[in-house]
Amino acid sequence: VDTPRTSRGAYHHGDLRNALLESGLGLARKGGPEAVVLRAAARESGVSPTAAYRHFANREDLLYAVKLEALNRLAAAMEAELSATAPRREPAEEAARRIRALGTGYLRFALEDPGLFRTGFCDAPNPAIEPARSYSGVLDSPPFAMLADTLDTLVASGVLAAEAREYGELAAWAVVHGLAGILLDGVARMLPGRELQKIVDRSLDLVIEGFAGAAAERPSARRWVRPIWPAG
Amino acid sequence: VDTPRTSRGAYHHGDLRNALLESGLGLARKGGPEAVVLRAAARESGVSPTAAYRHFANREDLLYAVKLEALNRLAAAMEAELSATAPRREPAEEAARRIRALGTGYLRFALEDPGLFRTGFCDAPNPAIEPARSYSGVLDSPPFAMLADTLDTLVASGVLAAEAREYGELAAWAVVHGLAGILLDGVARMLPGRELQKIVDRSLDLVIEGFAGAAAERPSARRWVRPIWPAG
DNA sequence: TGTACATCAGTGAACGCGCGTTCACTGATGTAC
DNA sequence: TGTACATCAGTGAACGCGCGTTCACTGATGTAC
Repeated sequence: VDTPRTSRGAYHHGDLRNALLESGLGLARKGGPEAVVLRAAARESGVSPTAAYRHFANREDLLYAVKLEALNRLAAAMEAELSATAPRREPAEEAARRIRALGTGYLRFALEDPGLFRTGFCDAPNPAIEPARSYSGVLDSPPFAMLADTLDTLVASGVLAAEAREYGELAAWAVVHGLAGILLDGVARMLPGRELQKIVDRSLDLVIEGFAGAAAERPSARRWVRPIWPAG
Repeated sequence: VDTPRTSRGAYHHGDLRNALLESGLGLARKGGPEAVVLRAAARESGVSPTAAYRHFANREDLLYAVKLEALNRLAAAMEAELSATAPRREPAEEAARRIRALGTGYLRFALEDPGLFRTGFCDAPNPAIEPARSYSGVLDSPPFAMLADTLDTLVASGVLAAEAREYGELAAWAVVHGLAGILLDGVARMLPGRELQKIVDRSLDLVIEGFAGAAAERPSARRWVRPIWPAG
């Protein structure tokens, strides 16, 4: 982002909103969502704290903007992973490759930029929407949309059974999201890369295996355990 | 926890450490890990801020204690779920039931007590251990041990293939941990219980299916995607 | 059984910190005429 | 082309907040003799 600051004199920054956002991203990278605070963002942008209020209503407003950008970058990382390897000719293989690539991109991003990743899933509500309807961007975030699109494609090409499709993106997401949380919560510091890769591989196998097996009819174990939300 | 405060006069509390811990749990319940602060815990225990330092070295020390207790309660919830339904005679069915019950207990706890759940997985390092070795209690926490024990039993009784066992507890944990995160991040507020139960059921199917399918030999999709930690 | 005294577990005031946010303001910019 | 003026985008000082933490202290407790 270029800042025409010098050319415009010191008083009018020229692109302060962007500068604050960029500073906010830096803060998130270093310290996660808690670290995204107005005063520090203003300081790093070389501006008085008050100036920030010309561009963001309050601290939460800035945090939300940073969060959205974090989710966009996460989606970009997934996209990049998808095009980093060649497609497979065989549709079932391509299905496996895509799911794997998306998961890998997700995890790579989380591990490379934990602070930004955590900020993408922080609680900052959309200030433009009444709180009750603001669902923090998970269900309508770009990464989620990518996963859903991929599964749709797989169903359309006949690789994925329709029964396996339902809620599949949530289940698959849960695996990589949970794995990211676990790895970041210290496991990644404790184990060597060789082991970590095995854990990732194993977990992604679980997703693919889970999709492949969904068509099979088995005695449902669901009835043997109490539901969290009882029917009716 | 009984507090012999009145019987001992106001000056000496008698069980302040416990009272502070209890207050800390209440704070965590209401506001998550950020809300666990010394001054508030002292206030709620009816004591001056300074008094807390007789029992905890600093704020982080208290937070860590609350975190441990949170993980213990999570484990208790899983245990409760396991004994809430009758065991199945058929070993494979019992395997499915156990995995399902543990996951359900995990999720039920997370949904009923989000603040405490989040505190159980917050960053507070064990103050008694040098930071680099402190892995935040995931790998050696009671819930993790329960899952590992269950899988060991299943392998011993021949239901679970040894290949499926390796890292299985991490993969399975990832599913429910990630699902908890997603649900708490707004999805649980957005969807009706009927849908939520389907999502949970589907995700737990994925785990069981993933274990069942692990023994099958398939062309490994692993090579079609870049590893996060390259071999060598 | 009584008493001197160490120790334990609290008090209360104070410090510095960084934050969010508001106030009255001012310098720069652009536009109507 | 020049100028008055509205508007825009900043400044700087100040407020109140709650926190972590330290200091010198004091009231209660228990123990040695």
